[in-house]
Formats: sequence, C-alpha cells, structure tokens
Amino acid sequence: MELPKTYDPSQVEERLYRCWEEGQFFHARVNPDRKPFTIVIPPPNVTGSLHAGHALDNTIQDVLIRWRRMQGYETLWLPGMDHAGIATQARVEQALAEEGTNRHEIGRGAFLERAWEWKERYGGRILKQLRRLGASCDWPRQRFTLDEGFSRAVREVFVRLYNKGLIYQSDYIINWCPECHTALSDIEVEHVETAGKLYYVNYPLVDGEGQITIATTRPETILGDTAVAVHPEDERYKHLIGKQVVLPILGRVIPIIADQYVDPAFGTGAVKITPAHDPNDFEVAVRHQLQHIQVIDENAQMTAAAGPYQGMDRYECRRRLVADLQAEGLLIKIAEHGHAVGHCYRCDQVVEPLVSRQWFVKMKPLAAPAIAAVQEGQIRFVPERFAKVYLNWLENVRDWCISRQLWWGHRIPAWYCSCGEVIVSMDTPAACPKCGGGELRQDPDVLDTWFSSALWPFATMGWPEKTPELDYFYPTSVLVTGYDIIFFWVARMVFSSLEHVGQIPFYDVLIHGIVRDDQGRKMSKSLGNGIDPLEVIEEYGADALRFTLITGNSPGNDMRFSWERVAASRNFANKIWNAARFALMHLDGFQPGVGLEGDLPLEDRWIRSRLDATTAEVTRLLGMYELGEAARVLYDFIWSEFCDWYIELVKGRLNGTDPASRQKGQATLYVVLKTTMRLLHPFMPFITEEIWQHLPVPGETITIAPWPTPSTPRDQEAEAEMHLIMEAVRAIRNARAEMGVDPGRWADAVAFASPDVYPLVQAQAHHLRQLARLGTLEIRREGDRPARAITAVVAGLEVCLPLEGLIDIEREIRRLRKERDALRSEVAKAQAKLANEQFLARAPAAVVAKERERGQELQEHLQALSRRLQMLGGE
RNA sequence: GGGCGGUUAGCUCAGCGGUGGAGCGCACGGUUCACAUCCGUGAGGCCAUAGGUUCAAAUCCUAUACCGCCCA
Repeated sequence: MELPKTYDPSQVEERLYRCWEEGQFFHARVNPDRKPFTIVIPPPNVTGSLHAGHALDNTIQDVLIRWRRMQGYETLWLPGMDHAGIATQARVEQALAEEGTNRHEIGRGAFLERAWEWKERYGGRILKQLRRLGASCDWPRQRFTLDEGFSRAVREVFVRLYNKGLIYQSDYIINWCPECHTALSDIEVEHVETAGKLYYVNYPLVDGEGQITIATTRPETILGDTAVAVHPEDERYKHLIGKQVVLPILGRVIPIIADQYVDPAFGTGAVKITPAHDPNDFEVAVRHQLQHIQVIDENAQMTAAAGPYQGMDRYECRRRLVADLQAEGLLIKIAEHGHAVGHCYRCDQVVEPLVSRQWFVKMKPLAAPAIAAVQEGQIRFVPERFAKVYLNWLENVRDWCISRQLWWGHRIPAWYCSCGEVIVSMDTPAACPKCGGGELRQDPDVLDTWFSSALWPFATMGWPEKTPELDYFYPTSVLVTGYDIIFFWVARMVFSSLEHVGQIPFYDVLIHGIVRDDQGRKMSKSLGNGIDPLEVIEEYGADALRFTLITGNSPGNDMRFSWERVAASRNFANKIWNAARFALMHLDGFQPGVGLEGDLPLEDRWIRSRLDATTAEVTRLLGMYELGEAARVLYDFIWSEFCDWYIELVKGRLNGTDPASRQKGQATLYVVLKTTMRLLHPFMPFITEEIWQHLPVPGETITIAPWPTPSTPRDQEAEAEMHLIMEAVRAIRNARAEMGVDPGRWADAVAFASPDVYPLVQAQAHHLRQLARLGTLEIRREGDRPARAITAVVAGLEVCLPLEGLIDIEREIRRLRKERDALRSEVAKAQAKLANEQFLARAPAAVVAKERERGQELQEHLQALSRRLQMLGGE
C-alpha cells in the first residue's frame, strides 16, 4: 500500500507490459457485437531500430487505439515488418564483404539463406522496442511482407495487373543507382540543389557555315548525343532546323531538330539531346525517332561508345572532355549554375539515368479512382491540406518502375522461354504454353518493396482469401503516418485497395510531421544527432517520452525534441504519482458509493464539475485527432485544478473529525483520481495502470476499463463561486508576497463583503483562512476599513490585513496604484465596447451579456480599489 | 517556376473571430505531515509588415518580407 515518494518507471513498465501481454488485452477477435476499430502499423524495416520518428508515429497510434479500446470498440492494432529490399540486402552484402566474399560468388540460393538467417537473428528488434514504448499491438497477428501468405498476395496482384494490361515490360529510361546496382522509382530519387556549372559548347554546322552553341550541365553526355534541339518558334534558330552539326570530339553527324520541350530562355536556347542518359531527352527521342547511344554503364563508367574515354568514371570523363573541348576551342564559357541533382534515397549516390528493360505499372487507370476517393470525401486527410499533396502527385503520376535488380524481395513471377514467350503466373510453370519447351528462366529481378507495402492493409488480413478478419476489420479506421511517406505508401495503398479489394483501405489518414533535433535539424545518421527513444525511456520512462511527443506539436507540423521537455513530462508523471499517493493515504476505510447523502461541499461540487468538463473536452479533442490539445487540457486539470487547488481545499476535511465530510472528500478524491487515470491512460499507459491497480477497488486492468463519460450537468454555480474564492486567495497571497509578509505567518484579517457574496464568503471562510494563511477572519457587511492594513481586493470582496508594525503605507499605495491603473484600462476598454451601439446591435446577445457582466465586475473592483487608495491618501 | 507550412514572452511551442497562454529560463520568498522531479508570488508580448473584411482580428481575406519543406 505504501507507495514510494518518487515514481520510478523502471520498476513498473516492463512488468506491466508483460501482464498486459499475458492477459491478452490487446488481442482482437471478430466480434459482431461490437464496432471494430482498426489500425495497421506502418511496418518498420526489418533492419531498423526504433528512432524518434517511430516513437512519435506509434505513440499517436497507441493513444487512438487505447482510447477506442476503452470506449468499447473491438480494437485491432496489427503489427508487422517490412522486408526492406535494399536496406536488408545491403546489410547482408556487408557481412559477406567482411568475410571476403560477395553475393555473386555464393549465388542466389545461398544468399537468400543468409538473408533469412540474418532476419531471424537480428531483424525485428524494433518490435521488442515498441513494447517498451507501450504499444498495445495485437502481437499474435504480427505479419511480415515476405511471409508465405503475403508473398502469395503479392504474386496474385502482379498476375492480375499483368492480365489486365496494367503491368508491362519496357525499355525505358529509369533512375539507376550505380552504388546499389538497381533501378529506382521516380520518388526514390531525392533531388538535391547543387551548385554546378553550365558549359557552353559549340557544335559546328556540317556545311561549314558557322555553328550552334548549346548549354549543358553534363558535358560528358555529349558523347551520347544524337541531336540538337531548339524551340520551333525560336527566331534565332528557325533557319537552322533540319540542318546537321558535327558532334565535337567524336565527329558524329547529328541533326538539329525542333521540339516544344526546349525552353528558349534557358542557356542559349539550344540543347543537346542524349536519349540514353536524360529522361527529357528520352521523350524527345521517342517523338523524333532518334537513336540511343549508351555512353555510361551500370557502374557509372564510360562505355566503348565513349571512344577515347572508355573505362573512365563519369566525373573523370567530364574533366578530360572539358579540357579537350577547350583545347579544340569549342568551349565558349563556363557559368555557375545551381540545379537539382538526383541522389539515391538509400545510399545518397548520384543517380544515373539509364535506358533498360524494366517492369512498370500503368498508373493512369489506377490513379483515377484513388483521386476520386479523396475528392469525394470517402477518405479524409487530417490535416486536410495534405489531401492536396496527395492529389497533386496522383494527378501527375508517371508509370511506376517496379523491378529492382536485387535478390532480397518478391521475385517477379515472370518466366521467359527460349522461344521468346513471356509467361506470368502465380506458380512456376512446367512448360511453355506456346512451344511446350521446358527451358524456362524466371526473371531474376524482385519487386519494389513498396509494391508489397501497398498491399499491407489487406494482405495482412488474409487477402486474397475472403477471411472473417477482412470482412470485419476492413476498411481500417485510420492510417497514421508522416507526410514524407504520402507518395511512397499512402497513395499506393489507396489505389491498390480500390483495385484489388474494391474498397478504400482506411477512412482517415492522420498525417504528422517529423521529429527534429533540439536545433531544428533533421535527425540523421551522418550528423549523429538522432535521439534514441530507448535511452529516453530508460532515463525518464516511456510515459514521459510519450507525453513529450504528443504535446510537443500540432497536427501535421514538425516538432523539436528537447530533453528539457522530457524532464517536464517526467515531472508531470511524478506529480500524478504523488497526487495518487496523497489520495491513497487518505482513502483508508473508504467504500465507494457510501456516505454521499446530502449536499456536497462547494469544492467537491466544483472539482466534479471541472472533471466533467475535462472529460467532455478530452473526448471531443481525441475525436478530432487533436491529441496534443487533449493532453494539454488533462495536464492543466490535473496539475492546476486538482493538485494545486482541490487537494489543498480538501486536506482539512480528510484530516478532520467529521466522518461524513471526510467520506464525501474521499469519494470525490476517488472519483477524480479514478477518472483522470482513465482519461490519461492512452497517453501515459504505465503510470496510470500502476496507480489503477493500487486503487481501493482495483479493476483487473485499466486497459479495458470503460472510458469516462461526463456524469452530471456542469455545476455553473459551484464553478462561479469557487472562482471568486480562488480569486480572493490569489489576491491575498499576492498582497502578502508583495508587501513582504512572512509566508509562515498566520495573519489576522477582516473582510468586507458585498451583500451578494457575503453568504458565500461566510460559508467558505475556512478555505480563505487555510489557503491564504489567515489567523482569524472576521467577515462584515459594512463598516470602516482599518486604515493601517494591506488590502486584497476582488469584485465584491475586500480583505484587510491589519498587520501591526509591518505596514508601510507608501509601499501599499504604490502597490494598489499599480493594480488600479491596470484595472482602469480594462474598465475603459469594456466601457468603450458597451458604449458602442454597433456592438450592442450586432454582437450575439450572449457576448453582450457576458461583456456587461464583466464590465460590472471590473467596475466594482475598480471602485473598491479607488476607495481604498483614497482612504490611504494615495489618491 | 508551382504548391504548402512557419513567423506569438529570453528559448521551445500551444491558441486560429469575442478579457494574449503553457513548459523551460529569469527574479523574490518558502523544510505546513502527496510531491524541492515541489509550493507561492512576480517580471516579461504594438501575436513579422502593410492593407482589407467585421460591432469585434494572433485568429478570416489580399499583398510583402524572411525562414523551412515538397514538387517541377
């Protein structure tokens, strides 16, 4: 029963999590008697370990899940992992390299064995870490994108799309990472603004009559040029269209063509066309049937087609070529030029556009329904503005390159026969259906990892089988993820689900920002500025970390991580702990439901009313995904109203001799504690559970305790009355502090109350005495104010402290003047407002009434202050 | 070039039509039996700038400036 003075999360968290898991409180069952609430976790990389971003994302999900679970929903939070093609393969390759071998030496089969071995051994650490965070996932339902059923779903999707003509194979220009040795999709390329150079080069005309000057940022690709292009309307070059030029160095003769794509304002208005190494040029080449000449290979080295530069690295080639051009007098000038250079999002190597044979998904037909689903409001983005990001992308989406030259992943279910036939099927075909030949070779490539993640919401529930889970838990309720992943994942899940399941994958998409370091920088491995959530948990507890992440931001915006804020959250946990300790110390002999006969004292009515207001507000805010605001409201209620005021107000009764009064205090204390623990549980699951289990009438677990509902109508009267008492206490404390009254001194006082507050002050005098540390308190309706006293003034009440020997009248006058001057401007503002006929006529009646009341109060307050000043001769 | 976000107390951020808030920091004072990871009191803001809408604008609209992000 005796709780330690300081809350120590390390003594509590792991034990409680084990209890929860053993109790299966997070296990969801198909249950037609309840409404489902479903979230599928954004599957972390199997190689990953928990970082701040995961902590934020999963804390948000856990808050929603725990809240809905308490509300009585059948709640499924489905966890799992992503196989993370490139990242995982890189790890395994690195291990091989350390052993002095590589994947090509050991072969595909052995490599995959190693990869699985690695996955079993090191993978999935992050799922353990999520438990430390308190994530209430349904662990038995955990899935992996490469597991048996999931792989089947992936093949099913591929075959379906292929048969519908939505997957095709094509020679096309793709983004090639020379480091990872694989193709990348458009969005896997990060464009980094780089200070580069713009080279102006002369291409002499074949007929010898002058030349045309082109501008390029990549002179080494000159070797692969097959045309020069100008804008068809460009007067400077119109006469040259159709003529031919001699390519510098190599001497190849290439045509001058006209194409709308050329921007006449850029460079000289004439551009070189290198179809094999630039996506725009590739498009131009298609329109003009130009030849492709590949001069850079998969290792970013120059090919034989580069002639004298063969075998050089692309940058080495650039230097040499520029020097050679200069020597030949063809280089006109070099200008500084900033431009965006594509980098691999995995390894940061500069991407090389290359033409190669790859698999693509035809996007237009898939994008259209996904656009409609959001436009028509079936899927809602929170905050709304992210819908635009999503729509803009889908509206301009290009076909999706889905093949990757890796081994770790879903192998493309396509087989090639020596007769030229391509067979796409769920299972390995025995023979070629065309020629009957048995010499079939499966496509060596695997699918983009995102191709499988796109199926995550439904493949995890057993699709393509018609499972009860799919029927009951799908579509999922909300998807929670960062804005950086809208294209990669959110959009792809939407069109995949619409195409294959015929339903949206989720109703709401809750988007959050990223967690930055304390200086606002993105956390990164290279900067070494990442914070380790586990370290935070060990030092301050998971609840403190969670509370920090939830309160530190507003929806959709980035947040900064700071240790100071974690400490503040930890302090809050400790505050709660001690409030509970206090309550439990005074709850001995307490029986719920007993001793509530008759009226409750003012402070009980007040805190109960405030509790109801808080309950309503927290619930409302959670429903709007305003998690941070909800947490803030709770924080304020618990710390300020409950701890700073109510506990202080009730102490006397708990230690007093009136058993009935004590019982009521206990009952109120119990209700407030029990309710706030439940309201706080989604945010701080561990400490609330620990306290819950110490309550006099413990439930088995708070995780499935019913979510509170406001029980009584707001007690406006009690709130107004307590407000006055609190104001009076503050005013007295202020006066005492400002006048240098010894804080420990029990100062005698005499109060002058206006008729409408007299009964209240009379009834609550004990609180004024206790909280403002007054000795005797005499309450009068009328009478002369003592001259030598300090005075605390609020509307309707003046409290005088005639402190013999302590009164410095000059100082008191200065203090009161300051107070009065502030009040004067307030009164002036209120009066101006109330004198404004437009305001009276147009503002809502309630607003006017409120303003009148306020004006009245301010007026009263000011008058009392002025009288007092006059009396002291300070007027 | 297009789009989005930010600009509020010394710092980090809430608030987004009706009396300018919190945490941290700062100043002063506190060993009252829940908590010094605490309590009390206080100082500190023309809510980026300029227009507009409104009885009323940090809050809505339109520009501008600076910072950041996404896309081309």
